[in-house]
Amino acid sequence: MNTQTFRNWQSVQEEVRRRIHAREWSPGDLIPNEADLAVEFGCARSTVNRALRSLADNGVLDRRRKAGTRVAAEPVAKATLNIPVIRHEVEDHGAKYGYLLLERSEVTPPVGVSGAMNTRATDKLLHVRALHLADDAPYAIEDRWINTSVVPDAKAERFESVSANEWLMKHAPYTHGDIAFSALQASMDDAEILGVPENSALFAIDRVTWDGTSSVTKVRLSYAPGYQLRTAL
Amino acid sequence: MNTQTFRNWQSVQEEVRRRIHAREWSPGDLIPNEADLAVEFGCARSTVNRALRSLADNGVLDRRRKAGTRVAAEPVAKATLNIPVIRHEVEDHGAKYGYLLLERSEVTPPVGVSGAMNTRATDKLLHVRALHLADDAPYAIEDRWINTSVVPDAKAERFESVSANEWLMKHAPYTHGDIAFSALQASMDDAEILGVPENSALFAIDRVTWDGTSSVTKVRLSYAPGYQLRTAL
DNA sequence: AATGATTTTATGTGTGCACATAATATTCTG
DNA sequence: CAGAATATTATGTGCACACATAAAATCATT
Repeated sequence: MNTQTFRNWQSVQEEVRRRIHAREWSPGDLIPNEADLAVEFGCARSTVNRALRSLADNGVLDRRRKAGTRVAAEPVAKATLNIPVIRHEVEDHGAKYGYLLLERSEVTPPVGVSGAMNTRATDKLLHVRALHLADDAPYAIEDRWINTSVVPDAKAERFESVSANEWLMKHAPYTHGDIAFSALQASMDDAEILGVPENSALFAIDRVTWDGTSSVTKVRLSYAPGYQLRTAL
Repeated sequence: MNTQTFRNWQSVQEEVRRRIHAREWSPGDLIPNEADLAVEFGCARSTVNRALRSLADNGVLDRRRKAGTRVAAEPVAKATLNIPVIRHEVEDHGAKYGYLLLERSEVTPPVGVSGAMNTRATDKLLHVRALHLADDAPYAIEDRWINTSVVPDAKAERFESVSANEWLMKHAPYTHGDIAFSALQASMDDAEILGVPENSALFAIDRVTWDGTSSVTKVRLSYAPGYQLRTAL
């Protein structure tokens, strides 16, 4: 085993990956500590630290102070999804983007919505429904509730030419959110809008965003059949 | 604006986030360079670098050498999903995990499969279908193809008590993969196995993993209705 | 004015060192 | 011997410095 030197953190990372892949270090195994690896690799401990920290971020290693670093027993597959603005998603596919406002109203929402958004059941919210199109074909339905007490400017926006999807990105900062992916059957209404048979399987994304403790908006995007969300692992 | 000092990179990151959130730095804006920020924050440049690099990783900032650092014009929502082993997913929900092998055979796959896995159309692959259960109720159907020329040991495994899902994690290292999420309608067969009406909307995960240039396995997981994949943003 | 060479500049990274922190291991004490 | 106090140890982080690298800006040349 020649003791070649590794000059940068990427090459150290590569070498560690190689050893794990070659089962020189098996899942669950404790690997040498940073100082020892630094000596072996002929580089500074900080360089090893950078490489190992990055691998830990990717779920390849488990690290704990004092306990040491071990190969993740279960390399939980981590997939990082980019959820783009729909217009860009469509345009990136080389299609012409279209937008159609279906409904805009200020109403008291169903309890499911006020519950998820943690607003008072009697509070009115802005409800916006719209259709996104790709090359004039229905692409996705956006069904959105906006908390106007957090985003008062939304009351003045008609959402006739700009989708709430994009408008909110510019006007409503948020601190965190949660997102869920699921499959659901097209309601009669959805089916008609998308021009598909009732009960077609639709891919749906539900998202709620928050600014501190106040919900900003809740949206469900229901995609026309055939949609796939893909990424590398 | 009092010039308080920020001692660690997390607090620097927080401050930068705060400024972006408060629109002191708007999307698209160029922010001061690392050296200037280091002076302003009263810390070393490396500390600022650490904070900004981390924010860039999270898609909050765009950085380019010489060009400088700017607030991401479009904070593409990045969702990191953990795709766990199904058994753990079930057990984490507090349910009893069950497993049932449906089929195991060595056959020449449909061209769609050999195409996706980049194997010769005439090559036989190991085909394994199984049902995962939660509290004795159908949870997900696993339909898998295994490249036995890459994982020869799989030929000796019956997959009667251990799912391919778990067995492969231990025995088949991979270098990369791709994954796609979609909604699909339950086939007659799927519907029967899951005990749901035909054409029910099923959430599906398709994954192909590779070891270098050879495909290791291709799997489709079709989840019983009601399944949601969720994460924070 | 177009083209190519050169300088400048902001980020990227490596090193050596110090100390902080968390978690384990060991010793002390009743 | 149980439980508390203490030492040890591996990772986590900060700092000052240096040099590398990419890309923009400028300058020189035709």
